[in-house]
Amino acid sequence: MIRQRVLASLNNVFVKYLNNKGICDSFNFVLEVPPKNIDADFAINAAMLIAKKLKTDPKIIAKELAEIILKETSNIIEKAEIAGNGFINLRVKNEVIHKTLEEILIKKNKYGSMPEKNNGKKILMEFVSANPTGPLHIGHGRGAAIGDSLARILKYLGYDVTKEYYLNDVGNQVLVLAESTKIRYKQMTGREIDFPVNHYQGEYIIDIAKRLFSEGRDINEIDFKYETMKDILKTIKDDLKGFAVEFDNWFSESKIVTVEDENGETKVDEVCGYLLAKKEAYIKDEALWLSSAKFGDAKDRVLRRSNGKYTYLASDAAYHKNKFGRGFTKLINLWGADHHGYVARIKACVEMLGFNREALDIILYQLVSLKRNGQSVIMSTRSGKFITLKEVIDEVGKDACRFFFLLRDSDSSLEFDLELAKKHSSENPVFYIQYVNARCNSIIREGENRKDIIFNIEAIDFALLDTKEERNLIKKLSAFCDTLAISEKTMSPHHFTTYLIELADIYHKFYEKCRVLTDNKSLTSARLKLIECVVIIIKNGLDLLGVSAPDKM
RNA sequence: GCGCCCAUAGCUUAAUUGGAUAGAGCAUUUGACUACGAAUCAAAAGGCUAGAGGUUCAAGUCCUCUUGGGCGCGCCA
Repeated sequence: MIRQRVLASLNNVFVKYLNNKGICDSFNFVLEVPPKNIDADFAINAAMLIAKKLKTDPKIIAKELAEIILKETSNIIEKAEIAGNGFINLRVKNEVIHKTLEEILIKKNKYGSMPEKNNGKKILMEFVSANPTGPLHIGHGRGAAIGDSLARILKYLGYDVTKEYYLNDVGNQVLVLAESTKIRYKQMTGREIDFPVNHYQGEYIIDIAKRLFSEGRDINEIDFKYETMKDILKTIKDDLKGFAVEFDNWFSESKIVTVEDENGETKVDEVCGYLLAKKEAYIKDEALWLSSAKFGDAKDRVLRRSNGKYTYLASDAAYHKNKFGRGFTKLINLWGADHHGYVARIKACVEMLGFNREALDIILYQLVSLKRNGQSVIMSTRSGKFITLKEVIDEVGKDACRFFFLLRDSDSSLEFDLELAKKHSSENPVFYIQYVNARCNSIIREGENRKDIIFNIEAIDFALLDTKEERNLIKKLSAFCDTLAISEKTMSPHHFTTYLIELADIYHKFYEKCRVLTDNKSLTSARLKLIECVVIIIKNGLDLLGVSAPDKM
């Protein structure tokens, strides 16, 4: 938490300085990492920001600030130098750097977590929510990886996160699905029936029909909808489990659409009635329209068709009302970018139902395209031509697969080249990181054979860790907290993949330069503690990504 | 036609959300295993951040336009 500590102390200094100048504005000072050739830990841009406000020369401000910083924060900062352009380069005292190690050793797998900061604020994270009409494909895999990792990060930061899968188990698609199984079943009994092109062509439908056929029940007694959904749901749950993703809650759309209360009303009836009564919806051409255009949508939308049937939007409105009704103060929806046109209307719904639209956060991730033998594969559930998540996991492994999905910012589209993923499986960055963990543990095992090692943290002389490599490594360990902060701010877990790769890189540099097990008892003990910290941070980081960290490889 | 997203080294990409000389990995070239794991390290080479304007002390990042790509525009879900 080096950065946080420095920033907090500097803030006090700057506020005091500004008050003396008669300014009460607050500034967002940025602690930058200086360029490589400058021997400093941080660079701060305060002088430029203040100079702009005062309309004076930043160098004069910088000079004054540097003097005050040295005087007021001498317990933390030992050097404050002015760069030509107005940056102030800061060097942090070694004691502050070394303090990080004690914090990590004490807090272990809770290092950087701040339960008091967010105080159990209730978040509902809805993701994957793939239609239960077939197995998950790799696009769902990306959503699953991002959603699950983000949930882990937010939990780490003290939020009370519930992971939910919204199950679209009503509507025409489910009927077609049941019909698909039934036709396959009939074909199995030897009847000559053509399989309709608009039905689900996938192999998995045949498997379900096979199972039903082998049970030898009468065709009229079989509930094809129930049986098909049961098998597909099991497949989905198993696939997710193999991907280290487990949901807290599976929310069925039928609860909203078909379950009636004592007055014979469903939740959708209720919500639409409410909107109509509040004049947020109106009847036109016998259909019920939502006045969503007034709330940021491109146009008004139909909630109930003239044939009396509700649209998907109506049930989704009811679903979101239900979410808020369960006490969640923040809703996060993770959608594939092909649903982006839907964002404005659901936000409008939320606002019209009397909730804060900012409380609904919709994260879009760009689609995954697939390449096989240099050619793009077009995916469609109904045609049955898609690469399933399970296939990819079986090919490249769970850890590499999750890491791969999390390498990129969700705003960028991801091309998944199967050959490349397979070919590079042994060179994948995830192995590079796991290797650090294995190496460290190997040294720790070796160290356990020695009788002279100091274990008590208070008795360790961390000041002995004074090489450039050690200092850089400790600073990087501390940056775990910065990575948490930026991940929370941007609602994106991909910063951790980058962070861990950089950490592994810095560790290897340390490893080459500094031997851990030496004749020097004090130094050996201190360095053993240092790599113990590396193990803790690597494990914490990989755990947030849902990637395992084996002690031996 | 309208809307959303993207464009960074040969390839895959990062950049603490507006900060200093844009970082990595793969591939290429060169060097390093008789001490803790060579799945590693050291070094070289590779960039007008698609293009043109603008805002700013400061732009890969913000604004406008252009080009190229992905996606979406139903009383479907």
